[in-house]
Amino acid sequence: MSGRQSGRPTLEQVAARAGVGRGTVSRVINGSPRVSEQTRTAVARAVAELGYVPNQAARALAGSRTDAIALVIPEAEARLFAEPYFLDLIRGVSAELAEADKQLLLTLVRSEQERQRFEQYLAAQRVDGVLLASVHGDDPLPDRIRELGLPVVMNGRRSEAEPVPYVDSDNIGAGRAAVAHLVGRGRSRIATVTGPPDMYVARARLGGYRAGLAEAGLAPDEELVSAGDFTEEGGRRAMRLLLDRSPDLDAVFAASDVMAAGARGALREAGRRVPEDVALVGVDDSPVARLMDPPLTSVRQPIEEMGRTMARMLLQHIAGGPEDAPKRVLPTELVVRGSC
Amino acid sequence: MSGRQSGRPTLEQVAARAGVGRGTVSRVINGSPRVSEQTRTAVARAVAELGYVPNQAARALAGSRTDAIALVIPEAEARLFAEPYFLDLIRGVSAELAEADKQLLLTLVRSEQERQRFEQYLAAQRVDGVLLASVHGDDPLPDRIRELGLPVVMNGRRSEAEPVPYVDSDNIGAGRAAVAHLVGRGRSRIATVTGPPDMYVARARLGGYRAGLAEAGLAPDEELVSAGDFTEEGGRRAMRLLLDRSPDLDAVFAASDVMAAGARGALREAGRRVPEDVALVGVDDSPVARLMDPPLTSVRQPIEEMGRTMARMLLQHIAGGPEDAPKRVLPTELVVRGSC
DNA sequence: AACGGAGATGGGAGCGCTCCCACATTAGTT
DNA sequence: AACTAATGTGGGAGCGCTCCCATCTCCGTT
Repeated sequence: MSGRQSGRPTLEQVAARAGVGRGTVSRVINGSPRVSEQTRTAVARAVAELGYVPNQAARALAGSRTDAIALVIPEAEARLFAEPYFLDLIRGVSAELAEADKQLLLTLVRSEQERQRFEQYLAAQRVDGVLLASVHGDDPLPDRIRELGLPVVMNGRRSEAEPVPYVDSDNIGAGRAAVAHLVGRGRSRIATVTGPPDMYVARARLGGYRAGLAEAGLAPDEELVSAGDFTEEGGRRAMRLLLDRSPDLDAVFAASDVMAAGARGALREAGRRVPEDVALVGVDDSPVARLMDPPLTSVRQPIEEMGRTMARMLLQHIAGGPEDAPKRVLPTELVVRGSC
Repeated sequence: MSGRQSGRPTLEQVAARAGVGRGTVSRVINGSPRVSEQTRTAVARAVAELGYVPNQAARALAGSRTDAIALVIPEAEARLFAEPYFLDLIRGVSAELAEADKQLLLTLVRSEQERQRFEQYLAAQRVDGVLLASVHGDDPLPDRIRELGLPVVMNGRRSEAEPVPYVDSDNIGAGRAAVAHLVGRGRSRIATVTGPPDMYVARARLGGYRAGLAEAGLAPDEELVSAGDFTEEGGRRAMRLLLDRSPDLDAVFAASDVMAAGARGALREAGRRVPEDVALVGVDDSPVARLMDPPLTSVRQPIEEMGRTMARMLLQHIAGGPEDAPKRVLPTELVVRGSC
């Protein structure tokens, strides 16, 4: 059996075969309730016999919806973040979209020029909505998309008071949990390597760290805070600085596993043992954490779940649903390993 | 009743504004040469003034091409492979597609059911071509897609004699380079941890290992070959077996970094030092390699470049171009670090 | 001066759907 | 028995483009 490739069946042909009108077939295809059971089965059989699949372009043109969603990832970030982050996110989004029979359009944006091209795509009405990953504090894209009248959901937020719908993880809780754990292990000179202060996620984790100290009755000490940039090298530098300023520190909360790896290198250079001399906690629970020596205690984010949630929120919004909450913060979880 | 695009301008409106016919505007938009310079600028101005962007659905329907490409990744593999692999691949594909102004449709396939659904999408003529990542030896998808009349390019191949166009890295060369390097360091009892024998990539790397031994005048010894499954735990088990069978081995070529990490663990358990007692080489040059202690010597694959090449080949094929070579094998490169 | 042809241009004819209105039927009501 | 809902159903009217053919110019030729 060879497929008549040029002759893909059309709605019209299905209708003829089933002995009904075009409208009726359309109703069956789209699951309208206003069709008799008998007709429905007749049409279903014709569809099966002809191997009919609705033409997406025609559908989009006539119905003005594409059944596709764009996921935008800034290329610069893709390199920065713990690598598996985006794959996990994609996995979650993809799973949720597949269930809803939607397509995923992935866009890596690597330059201003490409950002503009992307806006053109949006204007060309290729997608029904947009998912935005790791948006910067000054990124105009979310607002631009809204101006185009397209639904958006972001991963993370640009500031405390983010107007655009988002899904974030509990970064404050992450910092608090890390500090609480270190305190529980008897540490009291707890330092932190933060992310770049212009990123909300970095500020939030730092805020959690401070809250954790306060809850434990420990006095905050700005000497124990040093900024990295979410890279390994940045973590190393920040750690050197901390050791220099506060040789008596006995624990470090690094705002990412990758920075923790850098910090671990600096500690080794300085002859400090982990965890005997200095306990270490990271964030992300990435594969890197498991492979470190000793394995790194880390705060896990539910990345895949964030992806799913984002997709779900967006689809709900598109469907004009109740949009029960434009903002969602998912819990994080401490994974204890040998580093403290 | 969501985002009603109020008045997106149409071709017709642009034509009216420029004082020309529909056909002429279409010609300008599509860069046809049969338009006078004067008319061209007039139309270009009208387009700019109205902020016109062609409607993609209408284009696809009328012109029967979508300007979109699907990239298919089997979900099971996504977890298995060194994590950054697929992100790098996506990056390459995305970069190339962006240059050609094509869209990337990403599909993670996680079940038989989803595979079938994907075939439906293809039949719905949503894409102009398909890119297939990490195809199994018995995967029917490549042939099914060809039956649908869609161009395909795969990443890797299912066997030595792969009929479908593909881009692969030089896995045989990878094995040879690793062995040659180890021999150059004075090792002579060189073992290998392979991938699952039913995967071509595993067999190719093993073949390269054997070729490398032969070129160095070393006798092959089946006791020195043990199969893993590309997981860390698999690497650990295979290494234990090797140590058990051949305690005198002085080097190991692991067919992936992740397995090398497992092997490293087994070596540590057995009290063997790396590189003093046993030298270690992996494949992938993943971040894991850099973070290991000591850092792992590894054979780098040009993953992003593979992605670009795949996309380029596919686009060429779609354009009906000269399709200069349906198969492409890109070179690998040894990255020397402390593990040997 | 008449003619052929190349280059530009306009616009009809779809592409395969969804929307929606008109038109049956059939059932329910007085 | 006449009348009003529901409930199903058919098919016209587009959606915004690309294709392609008929036209119209404007030359160079004979």
